[in-house]
Amino acid sequence: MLCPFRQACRHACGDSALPLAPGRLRLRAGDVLYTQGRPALAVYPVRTGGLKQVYESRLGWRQVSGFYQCGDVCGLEANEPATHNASAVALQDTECCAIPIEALHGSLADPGLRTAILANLRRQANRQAELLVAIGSMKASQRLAMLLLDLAAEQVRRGITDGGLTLAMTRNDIASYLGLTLETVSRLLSRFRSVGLITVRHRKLRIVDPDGLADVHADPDRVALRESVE
Amino acid sequence: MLCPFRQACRHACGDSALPLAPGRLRLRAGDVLYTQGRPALAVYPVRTGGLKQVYESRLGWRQVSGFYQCGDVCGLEANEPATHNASAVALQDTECCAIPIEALHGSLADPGLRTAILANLRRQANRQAELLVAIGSMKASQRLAMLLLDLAAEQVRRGITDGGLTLAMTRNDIASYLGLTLETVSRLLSRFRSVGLITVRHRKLRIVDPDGLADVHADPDRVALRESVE
DNA sequence: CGCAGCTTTGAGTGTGATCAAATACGGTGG
DNA sequence: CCACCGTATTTGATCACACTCAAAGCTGCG
Repeated sequence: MLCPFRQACRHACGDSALPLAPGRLRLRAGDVLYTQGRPALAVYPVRTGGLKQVYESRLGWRQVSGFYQCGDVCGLEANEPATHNASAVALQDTECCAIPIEALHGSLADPGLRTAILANLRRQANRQAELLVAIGSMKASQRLAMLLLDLAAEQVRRGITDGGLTLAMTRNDIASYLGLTLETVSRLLSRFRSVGLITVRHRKLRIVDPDGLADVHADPDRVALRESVE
Repeated sequence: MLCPFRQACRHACGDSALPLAPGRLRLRAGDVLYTQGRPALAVYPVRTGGLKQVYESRLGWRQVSGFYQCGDVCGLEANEPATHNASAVALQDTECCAIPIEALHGSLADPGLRTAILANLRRQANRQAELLVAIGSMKASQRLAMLLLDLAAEQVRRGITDGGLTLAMTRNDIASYLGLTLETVSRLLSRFRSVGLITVRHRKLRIVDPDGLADVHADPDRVALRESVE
């Protein structure tokens, strides 16, 4: 059995983001911000765009383990001795800052920055744990509903509340993240649409019925119920 | 659909381990060392026995997210503001130390202790990531083989190399940890035994063919192959 | 315009969940 | 010491969910 995450990572000329350039970094879709196993030299707050975190296991199985958007800080997953234990790959045109870790140690004195960093760390840890439970014991429809609600909550956190969002990632990325196949994700999105929970067209998605999605997240049979009602 | 992890946690008179007793703590099977959501007051290196880490998601789904044995440090999963984001429950009679976090900050000056703590952190983070990939995209037999190899490696790390190990956790705990059902775990153990990879009797387990297990970890079809060969 | 990658949809299959029952074990009290 | 009970484990039969294989459509880019 091959690794189900089939998408090859396009490494842009080594690590395209030369790590120590001060200030902003500009990435294009597919560019690698940093690579698992390499020394961690900086952390990267995201200004615009989006990235995926990709973990590669000892046996070479790759899986998307997180998504980064504006306001998230990439590179915090590194552990001592300072080595990244996941890679970050841009999903679209992306800009981020680079804060060298020496500078980071100083910045942590600033209470505002510190709480921001810690909040990021906690959010990522919680998401990781929730993801584990989701993949470990929830049905496919529940997992997808969870992701959509998470993405929507992110939007709200940064002030956009109209329920419309643009998926930066492919179906394959979503599938890998949720421990599913891309076909299943595609089918479920269609099903959610057909029962009136969302509208989707390619990467444009709108959550029509957040409460309904929350119901599905809590109990996957709700989708079937809605189907018969509709 | 109910939470598939059906086992109730027996809370021993609140948090039975009064957190600030200096030195050793003594727990019996089922006792709760600390509870998710409560303030993190200390970290707990394990001296003898074993514990499980249990995470409860926002919707109340419980899942075993790790196992602690002698040499592991419980409580490091806490994040600022200092709150445990998982619970720890003893699997058997267990002794551990309690290092209050104020004392911890001092101890980190000691290079030996610091590297020990950091090594623990890294090991736990890696295991978490490997587990995510395993649950997300590996077959049941691969996941179980992975766990058995991990447990065996732990034994080796502490000097016992005869391949015999005692499972402190129930089949249900294993199943929850691997994102399976207890029936599947039981069946797989029987299958592994019938093809000569291991011997099992209740909690006593011996790895007969480590290379064979590694093969199964890499490719689940190997079990079937061995079946026909045998 | 043509190609490559992403997405959708369909049909069939298999793994692991579910439901169910029998057995073995460990602790407790008579 | 033995009988008993609750819990853990094993094993069987059946079924559904999600995977696999396959083909066609859509999109964007060169």
